[in-house]
Amino acid sequence: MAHWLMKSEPESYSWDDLVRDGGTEWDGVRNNAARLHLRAMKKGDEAFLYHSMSDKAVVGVMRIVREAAPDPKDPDWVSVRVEPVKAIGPVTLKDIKTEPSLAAMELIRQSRLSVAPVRDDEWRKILEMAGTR
DNA sequence: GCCAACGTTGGC
DNA sequence: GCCAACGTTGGC
Repeated sequence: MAHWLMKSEPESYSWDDLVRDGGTEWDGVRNNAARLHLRAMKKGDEAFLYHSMSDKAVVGVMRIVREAAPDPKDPDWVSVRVEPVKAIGPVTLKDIKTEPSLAAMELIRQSRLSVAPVRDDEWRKILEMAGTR
C-alpha cells in the first residue's frame, strides 16, 4: 500500500470538516505534478492530512476510498474520494524539519506541492512521532 | 507582510 | 524555443 500527504488550508477545509462530512471529494487540485500523484493512488491507500499555512502540521490519517475520476468542476483534472481514519499528532512542520530522517520528504523538498508521496519509512516515523505526544 | 519557489503566459 | 513578466502558494 502506498502512502501520501495531502494539503489543505484549515480555513478552507479542515480535519474537523472531513470528520463532520464523513468523507469528501478531494477536488480542486490544479497542478500537474499533483495530478500525477492523484492518478497513482489506489483504493485503500492512506494519506496524511496536512494543515498548511496557519497550522503547518500533520493532523490526521485519511483513506483513499475511490481512485481518480474526472474532477466534477473541471474534467481536465482529477479528484479522488477520501474518508477520515483517525486524528493523529499534530506533528508540526517544525517537528518534521528537526527530524533528520525526514529531511528528504517531498513536503520539505517541494513545499508548494499539494499532493505528495510519502515513503514507508517516513510514514512510520511520523506515526511514531504522533504517538509520543 | 515579505519573499522564495514554482508554474504559466505571451512576446519575440 | 527561449525567457521575462506575472500570478500563486506557502513558509517565515
